[in-house]
Amino acid sequence: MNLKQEVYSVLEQLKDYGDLNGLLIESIDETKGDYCLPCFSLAKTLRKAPMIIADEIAKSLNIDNSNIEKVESVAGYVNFFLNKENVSKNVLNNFVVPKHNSNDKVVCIDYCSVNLAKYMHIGHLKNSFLGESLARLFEHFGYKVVRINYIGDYGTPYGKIIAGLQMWGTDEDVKTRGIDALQEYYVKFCAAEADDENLQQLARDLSKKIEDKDAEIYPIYQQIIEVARKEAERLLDILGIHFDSWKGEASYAEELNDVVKMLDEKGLLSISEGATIVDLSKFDMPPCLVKRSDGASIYASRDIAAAIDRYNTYKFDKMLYLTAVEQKLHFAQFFKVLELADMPFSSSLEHISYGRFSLPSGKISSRHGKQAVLVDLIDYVLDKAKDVIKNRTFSIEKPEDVAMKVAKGVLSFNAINIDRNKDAIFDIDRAFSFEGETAPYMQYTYTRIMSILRKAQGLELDSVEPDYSCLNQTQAFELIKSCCQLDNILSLAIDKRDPSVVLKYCMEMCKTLNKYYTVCKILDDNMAQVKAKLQLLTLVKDVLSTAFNLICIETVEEM
RNA sequence: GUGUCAAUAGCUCAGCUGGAUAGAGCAUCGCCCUUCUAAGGCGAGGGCCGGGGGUUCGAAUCCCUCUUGACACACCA
Repeated sequence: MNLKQEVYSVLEQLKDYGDLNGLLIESIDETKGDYCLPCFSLAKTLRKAPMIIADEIAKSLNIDNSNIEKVESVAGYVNFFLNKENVSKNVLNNFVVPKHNSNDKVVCIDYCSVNLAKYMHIGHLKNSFLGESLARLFEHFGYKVVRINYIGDYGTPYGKIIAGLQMWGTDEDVKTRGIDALQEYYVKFCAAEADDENLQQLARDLSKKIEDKDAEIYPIYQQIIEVARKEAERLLDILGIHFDSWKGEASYAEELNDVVKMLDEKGLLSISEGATIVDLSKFDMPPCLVKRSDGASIYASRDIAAAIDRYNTYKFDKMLYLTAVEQKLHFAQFFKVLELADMPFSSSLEHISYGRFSLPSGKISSRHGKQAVLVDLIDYVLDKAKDVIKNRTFSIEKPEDVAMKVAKGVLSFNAINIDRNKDAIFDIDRAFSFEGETAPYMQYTYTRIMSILRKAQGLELDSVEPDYSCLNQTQAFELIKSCCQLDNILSLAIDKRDPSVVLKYCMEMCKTLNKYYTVCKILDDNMAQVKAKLQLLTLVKDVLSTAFNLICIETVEEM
């Protein structure tokens, strides 16, 4: 039920005021009604004072809609008051959480982009949850979503790891310590090569051997990739994120010549400073490099190859790339190149960028040194959740389960929480707090609903006629209105490509609920009212569980 | 230097497709568990919404300009 539309429907009878559509806004507080129409912009065309216009509108309106109780004119505003009881009754009997039918459109989302040569870190946390949440939002609206983890499995880092492995490591060590062993070789080698040209050359030679699929080196590379990928999959599995494709950069190595050839045939290429480029000066952009001066490939050509491949494979209607903001120009460039090459899908490509996390210096201690490594973040927050649960005053059936769900919620919350575009400070103490506006707060609110619903199970309410008048109470009606907003909020989130919209919506609802409990007892002696209140809680529960899921926060029955 | 994004309470952030008195959480101080989960609720203090212009009946919100910061600007991705 669209409540704003109800008010519009009443306004439609006004013919002399022009199009009032779009002027209607939500009232600032309940004393000013639920919606209001500011009349100031009408003053000029009507040559009348806003107050007079508001008076006239309020008087002339014939309210023939049972959802609207009254209309008032105050200081140039026409305030509309909903009939709370009727609206509550309508909403609770008719509103269902919307499920959209399949729309036969395919959206590819390229996110996470784990670099297998490095530990996953705080940046991946943001990327992965933002991407996953967007994926779920698109699915909610009926799209077929293809989740793509375009892994970094190409380039000199692997030469360095192999060099390190050969110098200091053993196969046995890799087998037992896995990713930790590989990272150790990498870090140690990077330090060693800093002022050693021989070692730098060694790393280059080894990467070349990987590219040439050298009989001795290539299997080692494959083994390294296997180990690193398993670890990435393990961590993403913990977070509840699963990909349809793990096709990485390396898999496009052979198609690069075709890409360059295609661009050449379209007459787009030129040579500059020895490198092969597409000149984009007409579009106020620096040139897009498709081949280095030494003839080697570069990321732009790999991205072009990948885009073409994905279109051929999935016939996508949209292809979204999620990366940190510093790659903005790169995406603008290769999108433009694909447009100039007349690729039919070029206008379906979209880069979604996000601001970076910065760390308060020295705050994050880690067994991996001074970076916010994902494994450590997961361990840390999980331990903390277990600790809090241990100290609860009542017993919880599956404490491990709950701790895990709380931990995941905290991680997702921190990834999605802040406006996508903003740089944000990741302070572990603040981020992993379980009090105030946090994911545990939201989950806690949900458990309180469940607790009440469980308690209400024994009540005989089947023959009871619900009394909706008790929902006139401020917070109760606020909840009714919020539930109606769900689809608008989800649409806004998907339009802005920003799940934080959903998160804020959930938070507001949770705050209202927590207030509601303290001012109004749900299970009292008036069964007619209890029935109405339980209907409200059930609806809120459904709305929250839908919205939570879309922002990767799991619901819990008790905590 | 050019471009992009940002600047709101002590801290971290909402609000930004213009509307009635600028919000929240944290921190500080003071209350509330014999009452459906205190991971909760209530209250207090705390603001030239970076500066300056402009548009408008009305600007934190739109435009211009300056300052500060982050990022990008050819062989890393």
